[in-house]
Amino acid sequence: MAQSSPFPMPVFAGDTNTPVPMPVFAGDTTVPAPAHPAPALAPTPAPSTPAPVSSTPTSSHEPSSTPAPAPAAGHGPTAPFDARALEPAIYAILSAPSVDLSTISAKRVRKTLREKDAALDEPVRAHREAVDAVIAEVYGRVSAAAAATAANAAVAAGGVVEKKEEEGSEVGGKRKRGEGVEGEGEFAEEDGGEGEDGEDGEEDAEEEEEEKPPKKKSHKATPKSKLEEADAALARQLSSQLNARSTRHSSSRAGSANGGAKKGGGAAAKKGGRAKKSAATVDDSDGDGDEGGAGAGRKKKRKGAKGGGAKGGFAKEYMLSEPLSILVAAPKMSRPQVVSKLWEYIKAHELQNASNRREILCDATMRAVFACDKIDMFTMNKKLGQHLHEDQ
DNA sequence: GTGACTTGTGTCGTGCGCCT
DNA sequence: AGGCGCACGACACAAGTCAC
Repeated sequence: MAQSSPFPMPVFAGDTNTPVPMPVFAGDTTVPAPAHPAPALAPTPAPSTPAPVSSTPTSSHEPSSTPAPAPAAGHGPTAPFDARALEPAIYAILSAPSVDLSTISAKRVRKTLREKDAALDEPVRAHREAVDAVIAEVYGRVSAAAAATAANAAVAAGGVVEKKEEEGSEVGGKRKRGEGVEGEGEFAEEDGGEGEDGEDGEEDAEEEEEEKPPKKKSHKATPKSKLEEADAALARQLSSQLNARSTRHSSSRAGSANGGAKKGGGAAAKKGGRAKKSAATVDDSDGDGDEGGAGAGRKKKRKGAKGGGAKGGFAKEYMLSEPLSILVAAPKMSRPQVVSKLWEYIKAHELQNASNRREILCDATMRAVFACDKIDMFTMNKKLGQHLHEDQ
């Protein structure tokens, strides 16, 4: 799991004005000083043969820093294709903050290459294997550097991470694994690694755009302490990153190789569940049609699903512990019902503390349940869980 | 009207592998 | 190469109550 930790980016972050030892390509006359802050491990410098870099950026997408390798353009259609010439571009792709080394694939890199420069489309297709080889090589270097950098980053992490925390939580908190995974690199990116030189401006903008829309926080949560939210979000992110990396890898591989169903149910069970969901989704989109706001739509679905009869969430009934069942006079109830009964009991016996009505003074019966003389109403809710057991 | 507190489930988003 | 299916994490929401 060397890749589990991130990119060489942290180097950028603190090192934005470090001269970039990017290879300068012959014929690369217009490309300005390589703006891309090359990480410690710059791509193995210049291919022996001058990189066939197009002197004119092929697209606005093209990061000025990555010497747009355009073999076709540089060498002409007949020139022999030199996959090595793509190294800088590949390096740029692999070391991009938005790239997760643990999940990136050669296929994606090739795709990105072609997207970035249409001129590469043909050569990359035609020389896929050669390109893959170069990708693999570059990947090795990048991931090795990432691993090495990770150590340093971890040390300096304290402050940096905190900063990232803030930014991350601002962006919206969480959602999307992509974001979570990328998160590790984000701070570097935002810190100016790329932002400074303006390269990738368009891409950055796109990323931001992508991040905004999906965000949609619960109205409930908003008012909460933002700090807490941020902390929680970060915690989730971190844990998910860890989980995602480990599970995703093992599962996807196991899935293909062994058909290993991680979730335990087995393929059939999974399929069943999956199909169910798909159907629901389809139904919904078909039925409601509009679906302007995901939130509203979701709510609708929710209700519909619930109406279906399935007892989940709060509607789920639990077996009550003995003392609690005595207290509420029932052996089995849903959580809300228990809460209701509890309050019924509390009021009937006037167990609320007069000076602090949030506090409940336990009588013998309640003491048997909560094991204390007085208890806060919220704590009561917490402890309630200890007395609810799976039905069966 | 809102916050606090609980947990299970449905839905969504994302990415990979397989298949055509 | 592109499309599709699957797996999985994250999120939103559901009921009940009281205090503020």
